[in-house]
Amino acid sequence: MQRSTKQRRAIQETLRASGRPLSPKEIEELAQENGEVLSLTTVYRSLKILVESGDLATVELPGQPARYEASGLDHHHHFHCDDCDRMFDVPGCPSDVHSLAPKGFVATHHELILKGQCPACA
Amino acid sequence: MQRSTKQRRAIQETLRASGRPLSPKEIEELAQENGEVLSLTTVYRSLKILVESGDLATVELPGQPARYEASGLDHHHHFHCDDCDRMFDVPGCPSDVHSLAPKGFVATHHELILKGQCPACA
DNA sequence: TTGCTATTGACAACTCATTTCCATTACCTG
DNA sequence: CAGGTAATGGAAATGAGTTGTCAATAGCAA
Repeated sequence: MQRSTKQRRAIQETLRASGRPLSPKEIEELAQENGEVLSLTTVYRSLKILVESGDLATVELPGQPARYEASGLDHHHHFHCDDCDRMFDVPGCPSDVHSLAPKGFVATHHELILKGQCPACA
Repeated sequence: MQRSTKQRRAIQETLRASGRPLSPKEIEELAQENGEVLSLTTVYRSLKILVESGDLATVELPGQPARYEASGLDHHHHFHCDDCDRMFDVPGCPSDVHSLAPKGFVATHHELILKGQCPACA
């Protein structure tokens, strides 16, 4: 059976507090800045369990390590800051996306990533 | 100075003939099926040179190796087939994309990837 | 054709994210 | 509190993509 450990609580709290998708390394660093004791190994192990149990969702970005965020959010997209490399949530979705698919293609889902500068870097 | 070799011509011709973004491995396999002698090492080396010289553009997909296509095409997006794992070009672009960026964010570009089944797999 | 040198190919080596190992630690139930 | 065992941490291993090495090959200018 699953136990509630300091480390696992730190991971979930770090994600909750940041309000944006975090990579394993970001989670480790943010938690440690917060005084938590936590190894990268543990972050990976816990993320895997939390994704499998449906608590977290994976957010992928080309050429980058995966990020993680709470699952069950409304359909949304992501913003990647080219300067600080952080990722943010973007609510909403262009209405006519799937109609772009050429004849013969069946679009069932999609990914949209905006890029540029976040408020802190702009 | 740069030389025109059988291998380099085969790579460009393979890309041109396929009409869709190809990964290094796809290029190697398609060229070899076509009777060309070509190693994966050479594909990587040539792609690097062709991208640096501006002849090719890189197309990235989360969790996947990069694909390459001719540069200088009109602004467009991509379709990834979940079944055969191939990538295709999608002309057009939702008009209001950058307006999705929350206040304070400066969106300078974006990536849109449709997913589902290609005509051959649907 | 000859000679110079860019290019190739096979394989080793590297990178980087992620996973495994295993001895130690710390939840938690009784 | 004590015992059983899930969880942790650090190092080593993995795996996939990509790059480096170097001897052999092949464009290309003379």
